[in-house]
Amino acid sequence: MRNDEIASVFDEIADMLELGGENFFRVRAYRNAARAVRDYPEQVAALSREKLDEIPGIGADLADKIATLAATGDLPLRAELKGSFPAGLLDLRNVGGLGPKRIRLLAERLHIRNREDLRRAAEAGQLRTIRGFGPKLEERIVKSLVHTVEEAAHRMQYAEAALTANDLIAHLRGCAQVKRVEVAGSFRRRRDTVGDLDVLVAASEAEPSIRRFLEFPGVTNKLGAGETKATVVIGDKLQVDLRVVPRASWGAALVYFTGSKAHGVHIRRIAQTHGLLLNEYGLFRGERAIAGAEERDIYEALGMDWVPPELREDRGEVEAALEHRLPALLQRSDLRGDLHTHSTWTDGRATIREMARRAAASGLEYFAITDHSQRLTMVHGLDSERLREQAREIEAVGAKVSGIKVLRGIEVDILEDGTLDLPDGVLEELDWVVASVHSKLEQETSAMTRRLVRAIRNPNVDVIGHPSGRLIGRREASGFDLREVLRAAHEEGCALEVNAQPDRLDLIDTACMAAKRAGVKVVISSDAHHPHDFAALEYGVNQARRGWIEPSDVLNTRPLNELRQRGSRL
DNA sequence: GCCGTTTTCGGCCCGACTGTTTTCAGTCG
Repeated sequence: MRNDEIASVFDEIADMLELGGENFFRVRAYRNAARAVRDYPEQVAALSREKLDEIPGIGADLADKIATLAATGDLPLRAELKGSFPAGLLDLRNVGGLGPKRIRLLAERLHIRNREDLRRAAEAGQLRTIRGFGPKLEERIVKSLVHTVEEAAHRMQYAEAALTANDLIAHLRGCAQVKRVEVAGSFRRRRDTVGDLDVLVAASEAEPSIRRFLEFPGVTNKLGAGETKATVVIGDKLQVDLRVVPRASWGAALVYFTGSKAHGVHIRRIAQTHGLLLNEYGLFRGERAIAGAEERDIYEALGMDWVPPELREDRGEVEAALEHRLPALLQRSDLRGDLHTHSTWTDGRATIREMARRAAASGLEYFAITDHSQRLTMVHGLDSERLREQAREIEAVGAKVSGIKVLRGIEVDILEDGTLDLPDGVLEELDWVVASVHSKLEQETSAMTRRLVRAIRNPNVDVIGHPSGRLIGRREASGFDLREVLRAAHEEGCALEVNAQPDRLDLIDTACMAAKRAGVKVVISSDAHHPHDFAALEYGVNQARRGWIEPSDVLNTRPLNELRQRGSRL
């Protein structure tokens, strides 16, 4: 069983326990465990008992349950809970305004078992007969029932959200009372997708900033506005929350609203051990604020180094910050080259020359043209002959465009059995070989693992492109045994790509962590199909930073002569 | 159900807002 499957079981149990009115802390233990398993860089099903014990949040009982899940694929507890109430009841958690307590009331008093029952009862005005339910809540529930299905599922890609975020920041800066603005939340942590935007403003007066916020041209729906906060919808689906805080609370509020929730919980617990209280207004000893205006002061007062937002997922960064051993994370400016790009020779939309010019203008020292191989007939993939023709053009461009070295590369298809789409003799002539899976992505885990490992074992392969093949919101990652792939990659000195396209971001953050731990290098690549795609490198850097990647973990931070020294054909 | 520099019991992060109540429970982030 994969980590995400085990995590889902724990989450499901947490939901059901909660609905059953179980001790809140027991519920929370399951949720914590779900998160710990989901984030864990190796498959927990394969871990020994000792290793399982080392995972924070997994104790003796949950270690047992993981073992049972690994062995049988299910848990007696889950089956038992499932039998104890109607299936449709759990789904009501997704209805706004309804939590476990209210759902239980609805089930007990009105015998509501699913959305349909709820809708009927709400429309008949029955809900308000329950003490604690009133007309407003009833109305909210009816409204939410119509919308929740799409709403709950949809997260927006980071790059898309960034467009709105930047416009909004600029707009808010146009208000004289606004001293500082930042988009906090998962956006600031640079997650691959964001559910909503949490905008934080420090202002001398709240009212004008809120008014300014409500006047943002993209606002399509105003969901609420109070004295210090407001919520709107921008465009057709992006919810944006604004919080206005006094300047003296800026740092505390930024920590608080940047999250993650788990990170916040962890550092508030640390504050507690020092006899301090940490909330969004500051860090307090009794009544007295000892920090709050800047994030750094708060972390420092807790004996920690300032934690870059990308790391704030409670994946060990709190401990590392306490021990002053946080990584010096990769930055965009560390990248000297881009080793995965396309041109009009296949499905790129610009010539090699146009790509070279933009690469140079993007501050790169070198880049590789890696067009597709023959198998991808629909994009006119290159066979040996056209590849050699292309070499002549690359040479000609290299002579004409200054300030950039153009490398000859290929993105060669990894065929179903793990062999490559071009003969070794042809690949040997190239400077750089990306090998990628583009077909049969739904292979079984074991077959996909063998396929990738075989490609990695080919000495001509420098890097595996977009290893999981996931497309955010459209295609699941293909299953393979990451540990086995990393072991092979380590043995062969083969790198794994962090594809920077905003809908790929593949490897994901936790896989980056695992690669680093396994001693496998990564390559941050734009996979540019157009000159403006070089800008995407930033997104790849974000994802790598979330995976604790430092410049030395990345091949394309190296100058070209050092890259040549690693024994490749460069 | 987890966990321990107050360590094997007794805690477990924090506050705003809403809607509903006359003092607070539930939800939400």
